[in-house]
Amino acid sequence: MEVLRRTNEAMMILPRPFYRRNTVKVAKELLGKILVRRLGAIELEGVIVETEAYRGSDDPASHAYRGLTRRNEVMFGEPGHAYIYFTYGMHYCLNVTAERIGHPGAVLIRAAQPIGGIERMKKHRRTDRVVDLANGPAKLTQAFDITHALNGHDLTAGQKVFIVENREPQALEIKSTGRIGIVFGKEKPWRFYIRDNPFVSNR
DNA sequence: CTAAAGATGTCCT
DNA sequence: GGACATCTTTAGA
Repeated sequence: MEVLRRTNEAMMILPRPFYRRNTVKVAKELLGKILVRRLGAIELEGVIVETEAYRGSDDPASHAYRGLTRRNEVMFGEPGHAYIYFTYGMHYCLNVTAERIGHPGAVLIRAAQPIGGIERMKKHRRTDRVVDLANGPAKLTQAFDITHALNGHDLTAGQKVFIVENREPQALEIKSTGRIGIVFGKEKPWRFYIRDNPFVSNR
């Protein structure tokens, strides 16, 4: 039973070529996919409902704008890995890398609709309100227990964190706006979210 | 070496 | 709508 489940899952894990494309396209197409965090025997799952694309020297809002540093090196590496950074002295944010090796790109996962392991997420977040579990980039990492320890993790390996196709794909109405919480590059419409979805961040 | 800002969340008024 | 928590990274002296 368990073996079968994992086999099916393995076939649905988003493959490397999905990520080896234009970051903006990857950001858009990640909407509706399912983020999975395996914690021992249990799995936390959520439908990705909000993302933002960050690129390189053409994107002043990106950590990679001024080139390679120790913090952003994952953004320059193989697509399909987790880029996790620590900010404001207390929060982690999860990105997935895109583009070819040597070309920086990352998609910030800003919000998810919890569909599995919800009781565990409530403990992590210290709230019972499901809409507040992962409706923001740092809330999401808290709900899914994602920290700096997972920086660089291969998201195509089906281990601690990965992303799978939606078993029940639906036609999504996608909206785009400027990105949130940045100073430069506000004019680029690189934030994407599912229209009318109540699990999108409020700001 | 020092300083300032930061891809945020929470609590307060 | 605004203060503030809290600390790493980066830029600049």
